[in-house]
Amino acid sequence: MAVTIKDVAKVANVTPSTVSRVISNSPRISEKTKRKVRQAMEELGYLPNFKARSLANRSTQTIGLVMPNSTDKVFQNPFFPEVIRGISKIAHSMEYALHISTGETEEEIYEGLVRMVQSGRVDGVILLYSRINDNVMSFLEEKKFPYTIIGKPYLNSDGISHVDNDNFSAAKEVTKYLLKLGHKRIGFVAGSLNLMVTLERKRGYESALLDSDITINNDYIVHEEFLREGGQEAISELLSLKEPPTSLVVADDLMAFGMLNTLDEMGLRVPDDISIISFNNLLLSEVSRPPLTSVDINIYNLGLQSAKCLIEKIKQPDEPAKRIIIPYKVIERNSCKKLS
Amino acid sequence: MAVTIKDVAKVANVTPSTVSRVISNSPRISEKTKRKVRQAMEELGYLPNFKARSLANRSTQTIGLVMPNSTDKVFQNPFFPEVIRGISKIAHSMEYALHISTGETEEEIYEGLVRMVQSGRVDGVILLYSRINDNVMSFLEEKKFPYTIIGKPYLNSDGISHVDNDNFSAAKEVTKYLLKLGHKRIGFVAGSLNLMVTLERKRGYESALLDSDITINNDYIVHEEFLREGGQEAISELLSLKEPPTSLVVADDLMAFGMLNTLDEMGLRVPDDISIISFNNLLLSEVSRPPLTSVDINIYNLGLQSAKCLIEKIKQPDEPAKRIIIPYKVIERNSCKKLS
DNA sequence: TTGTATGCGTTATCAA
DNA sequence: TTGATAACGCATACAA
Repeated sequence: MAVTIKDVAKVANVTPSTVSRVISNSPRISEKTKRKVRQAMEELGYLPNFKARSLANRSTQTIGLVMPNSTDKVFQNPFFPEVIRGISKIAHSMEYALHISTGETEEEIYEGLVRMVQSGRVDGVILLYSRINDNVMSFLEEKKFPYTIIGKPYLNSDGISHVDNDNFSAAKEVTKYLLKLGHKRIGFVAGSLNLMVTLERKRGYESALLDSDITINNDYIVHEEFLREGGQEAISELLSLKEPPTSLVVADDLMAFGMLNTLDEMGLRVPDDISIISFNNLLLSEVSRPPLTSVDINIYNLGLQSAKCLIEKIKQPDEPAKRIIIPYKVIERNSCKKLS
Repeated sequence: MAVTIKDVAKVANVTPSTVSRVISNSPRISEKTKRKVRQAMEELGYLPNFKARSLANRSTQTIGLVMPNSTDKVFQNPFFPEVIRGISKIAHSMEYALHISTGETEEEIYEGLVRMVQSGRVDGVILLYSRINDNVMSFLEEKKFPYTIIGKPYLNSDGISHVDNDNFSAAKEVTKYLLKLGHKRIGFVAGSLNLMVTLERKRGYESALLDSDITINNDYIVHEEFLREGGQEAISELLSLKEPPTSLVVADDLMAFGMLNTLDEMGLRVPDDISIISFNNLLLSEVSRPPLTSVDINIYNLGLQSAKCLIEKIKQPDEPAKRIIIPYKVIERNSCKKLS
């Protein structure tokens, strides 16, 4: 059996309660006993038992992470390691641990979350995605359980603490960028329409076009998941139009990357035949051919802030919801070209 | 306060102990009371309190995951999401939760692990990497704490439960494959020499050469991390030799992918000017230009088996250590060419 | 088949 | 400034 608070008490010649007070560094204990007790702890290699502690404490010092469907392609996106890196940085410094929950279906994810919350495994939760009609969110909301969301909440975005980029503006900006380069036929390629990111970026794209009095052509908008087979068709279809787009706004580097391949197979060169601009600025966008012009959304910081925000929420549940917008930055590389 | 076992007991008109027995589905409780109790649980939406349960139980039903240095480039490798997907599949089905621990330095990782183990947060641990002289492993070993390792242990590999590929043979096989295509000047590109994977693959590479009476040329072996700036030089150096290699064994798709870019910049075409074969068979290798011939190491299964193995270990600590070798498979694509 | 009593390792309340 | 004692919510040995 591991060493307990009683053992320490015995060695230090005090009662367990005193040891407990030393652990929490209570000010009403003499420096002398503190030293004595600490030495005993050192000597025995004592570490407080987490289970007992959180039982008495009603706090677990752990944060739950809800990931999207693990069989989904987005799961493979380096976005997640990076955002977790940010979260973990803060968590670590605030002595919180990380508890991860995922599943193969939305049902599984939901049940996983419920168990994790109901059984008191975590003090708060970070949703690593935002989608519409998410029952995970409804549950948290109803339970009034502390949580933060990375992305823009579908509803009631003022009442829910979240960390996000201004994806609308970002998409609008890059679309304008293409317009300025002389492109008029601009396509939009993205993933699931259930995700708020997709919706926001699409809105931005459309808004830029409207501002330039260009009518939105639904043939130019593609929503396939197409890193694999399926999507290639959607893309080749897009490019086989009588008037194919001369440039594309792609909602993710990973997708953009898949496109490069598809385009290559079709004999189209980037940026000579077609320009591409994308999002996230993953390592990938740097080492691809050509290097991609991409919007850096500062993923690491997204994670950092979401953790900070959640921990504050846990400690002060009654504070009003916070919205934190992480600035983005367009990184110009060589995937866009002026239309002559 | 949430609903407890007492509430259920009251509603069902039994004592808490009876409820407890129903929870663990004890055979010595009548079907009738079981029904009665279960209905009460249902009614109240009761879920056992995790902290109390694991305190009384001395088990947490959670698995600790130790990741490598989060600032390291390998962290970005899609290997991790995929292996976690496998782990999580089993964990979920066996009612285990996942606890993740990482850090920015080896020191942090070590301390994180110690706390997680000592404070009793987890029942067992999976190391998601294997490197030489790992104090994390020494600690686990000394504590006789249940753990499994993904990769080959540096020492005492018979005494430590692990799940691995036969990386030696795999590397040997692909090197032979290149030899058979007529290549004699074959380079080897890999990451850190602290990682067992790297060492094993290198051994395989060398063994194949020796079998063909080709002397090992250290100029042909590169160990840089070179997805970013630094490494490109190492590569161009390699290719600027008087007698540059005509083909490369690259220890990871991500690296191979970075190479494609570097090579392109140098005006070298794959596979016409130089052949490349790599490992892991990530999505990436499929959508790169050209698609990469790569060794599928079945990452998902690696995760699956490691979790299975650990849970068995947790339940039967005295069983001898297991070694599980996951078969690999060479996936031929278009990055290798016969030397004419 | 069920109930009673006790313990799991802490923290917190109340005394001293 | 410290000690005794009762929670925290559940599991289990022992009784009945």
